[in-house]
Amino acid sequence: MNKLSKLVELAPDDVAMLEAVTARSRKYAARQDVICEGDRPGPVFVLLEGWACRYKILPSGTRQVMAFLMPGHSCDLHVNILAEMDHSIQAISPAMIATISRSEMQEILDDYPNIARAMYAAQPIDEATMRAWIVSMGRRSSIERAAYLMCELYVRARSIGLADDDSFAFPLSQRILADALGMTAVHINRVLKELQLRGATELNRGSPDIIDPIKRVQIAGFDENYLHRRLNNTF
Amino acid sequence: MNKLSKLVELAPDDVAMLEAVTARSRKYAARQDVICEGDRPGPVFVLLEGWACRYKILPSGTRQVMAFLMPGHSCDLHVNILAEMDHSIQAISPAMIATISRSEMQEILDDYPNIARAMYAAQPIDEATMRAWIVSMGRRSSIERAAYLMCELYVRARSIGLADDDSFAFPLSQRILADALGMTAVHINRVLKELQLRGATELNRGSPDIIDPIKRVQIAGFDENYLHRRLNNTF
DNA sequence: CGGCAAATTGAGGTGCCTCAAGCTCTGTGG
DNA sequence: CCACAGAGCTTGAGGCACCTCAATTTGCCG
Repeated sequence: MNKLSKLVELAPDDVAMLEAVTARSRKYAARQDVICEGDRPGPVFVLLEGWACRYKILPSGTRQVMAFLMPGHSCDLHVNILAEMDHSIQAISPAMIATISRSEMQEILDDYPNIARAMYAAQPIDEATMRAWIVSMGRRSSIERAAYLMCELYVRARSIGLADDDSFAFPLSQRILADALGMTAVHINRVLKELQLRGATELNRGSPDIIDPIKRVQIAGFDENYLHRRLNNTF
Repeated sequence: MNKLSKLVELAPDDVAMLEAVTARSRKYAARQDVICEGDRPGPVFVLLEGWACRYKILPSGTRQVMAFLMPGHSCDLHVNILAEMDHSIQAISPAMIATISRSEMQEILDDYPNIARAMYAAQPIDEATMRAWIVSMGRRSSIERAAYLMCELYVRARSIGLADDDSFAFPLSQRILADALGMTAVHINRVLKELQLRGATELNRGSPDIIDPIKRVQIAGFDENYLHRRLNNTF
């Protein structure tokens, strides 16, 4: 949370407030739903630890993941306007999540303009990420798409201190990668093998995985401007 | 604009303000760029008439459309946080677009809370649309995707009074449909033929086209909850 | 050690793409 | 009013990327 809020200068009492709110938090197991499609949106969630994802299951039974959430992300700041959730949110790894009631959140936004600004500042970034995701889904091959997603995740992980220069803990199963990239578990497997062959990534199965420097993965087509802009924390 | 702002009750002086700002506007030809990728974001744009789209061209030369904008939409309320545009915006049909300088916009948002609220209220809807778009791209067949997009556009057109109960002016060429749906112009053509065969849509080429009632297109897989919620203007 | 989820691997099919023509409008200038 | 150009739409044939089905292996956990 503090990490994300580097978007804006925070005063000491802003930080104090954040820490206070954040103290009340709950643990979620990997693969546990935080909120389900159809639920009436309740409080605002803030991810403190672990990864989560937004996903939707179609009538056909297939699943599509539309976003990965990392520590510092808050969910549905204002989704309350919609009558009910049009998708679900699920913890990927064991996660710690703070809960803030809607009224409380409103007070915070009113009384702490810095925090409000930071939260609104986070939004266009999420939107840009979604637009990039759409571009990937529409116009990139499966291998490019996979490499691109890894770059995206690497950059984000790094911006909140979860990644070194040349590797980072990658908690995504092939299954969830496939659901995020719009392909089959079978196929993502072959794609990963190919990426490994080309020396772009190095994944170790099962347990948390390692990915090589972005430079290599770039080969597979990450928008460098976008990347640099974000690594230089214009972000 | 007034149309979109049915999200929130507007007082008479809100409306007056909108009309004043809106008076200064400029005409764009079909296919003309409003702002290009790489540009430094300037003023805020508000679409008054006609359709526009956000798109991005990849190194490979293919294009992906990621959003359609309809009258009432404002572009990049706060993209200014990003250093430069990561995509372009282009008029699809001849369009009328108002321009509001960033400082002016800030004043409006500060002084007219109703308007500010309406603008922020519009955002989660756009986000939901993008999420739905991602789901389509990832997990729907080309024919479902096409039908889904048409439903989406129909609902939106209708919500701003641009569509009847059973038809609406559809200004999208097959080319742009293909770019939006992540497929080939050749293939969208065959898909449209198939939709026609199945009685789901009826398109007349070239000039503005007609689409049959959603009920039929639903056959191809539109989320009914989502639909109803929006038709019953929970939207 | 047994049970389960995830990862792998193979074989066969298909949806969508590519390439390549030909067609149909609309607009423009002679 | 006609010819011509250009953009968009159609149609066909062949190929590849990714899917489906199905089985096996691997690693994790109680």
